Amino acid sequence: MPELPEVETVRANLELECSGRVIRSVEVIDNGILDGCTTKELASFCRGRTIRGARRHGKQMFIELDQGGFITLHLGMTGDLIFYERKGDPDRHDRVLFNFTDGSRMAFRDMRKFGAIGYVTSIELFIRKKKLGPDALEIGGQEFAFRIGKHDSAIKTVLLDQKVVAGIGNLYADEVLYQSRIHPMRSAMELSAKEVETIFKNTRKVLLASIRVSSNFERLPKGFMLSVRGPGASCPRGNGKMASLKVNGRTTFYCPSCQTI
DNA sequence: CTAGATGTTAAGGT
DNA sequence: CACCTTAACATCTA
Repeated sequence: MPELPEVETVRANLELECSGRVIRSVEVIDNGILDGCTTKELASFCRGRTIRGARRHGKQMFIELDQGGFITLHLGMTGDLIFYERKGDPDRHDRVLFNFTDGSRMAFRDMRKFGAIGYVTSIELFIRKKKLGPDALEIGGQEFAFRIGKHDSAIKTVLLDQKVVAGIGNLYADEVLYQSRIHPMRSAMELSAKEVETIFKNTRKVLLASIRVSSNFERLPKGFMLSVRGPGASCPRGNGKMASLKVNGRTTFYCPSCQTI
């Protein structure tokens, strides 16, 4: 589920479904995903409070409650929010349930349990504590170039570093570099100003395009590689077979013909 | 049975 | 200090 566009879709949906609902109780089925608080603390923080909306910073989500305060939510690799109009048996992978006073509820579902839920009183404090960089869609071109250019490692590694820019994950890093025709192993520091600007523009283009289609890769514009990304894929520009390698320990797909060193 | 999967973080080495 | 690789987390699927 989770890179910036997916989180944005979950956020928007949460806002639609839950704004105005009042939390009656919180059930923590698996406390392994709690981040910095106990079940009791989370439950008493949430009890009786109304959901006002939801915000996002990179892949991190914040559910805004009335009277200040936020539930923090990270989807990890497989996290998602599920809405139940009526109570029923939770799914096997539902880890936390938020029960609302009107009888509906929301589940945090996370098969692999890499997600995290907690609460804070200040988003800024949370971001500082986690050392997250600016959100990939909020940051400006100047700041982007400044931050990227400080690192002497592979451009893909730098794009994936949430402390540099927050929100780009493995799949979108590949797409951004493919759109930019830049090899993932190029040194970030040695890229020209023009190349960095291209990456900046394509970061926006790719993330916004994916948000527009709710991360349904099949519906992405022609020329995107995400819908075919995988072993044996062909370059959407018709330049032959895509190749793969490991960067930063992550599988990386690129077109050796479009993206030269 | 094995390898790998959209994320984050710690640990050890250069 | 900056960077790299590896492992770990937990679970499912190809």
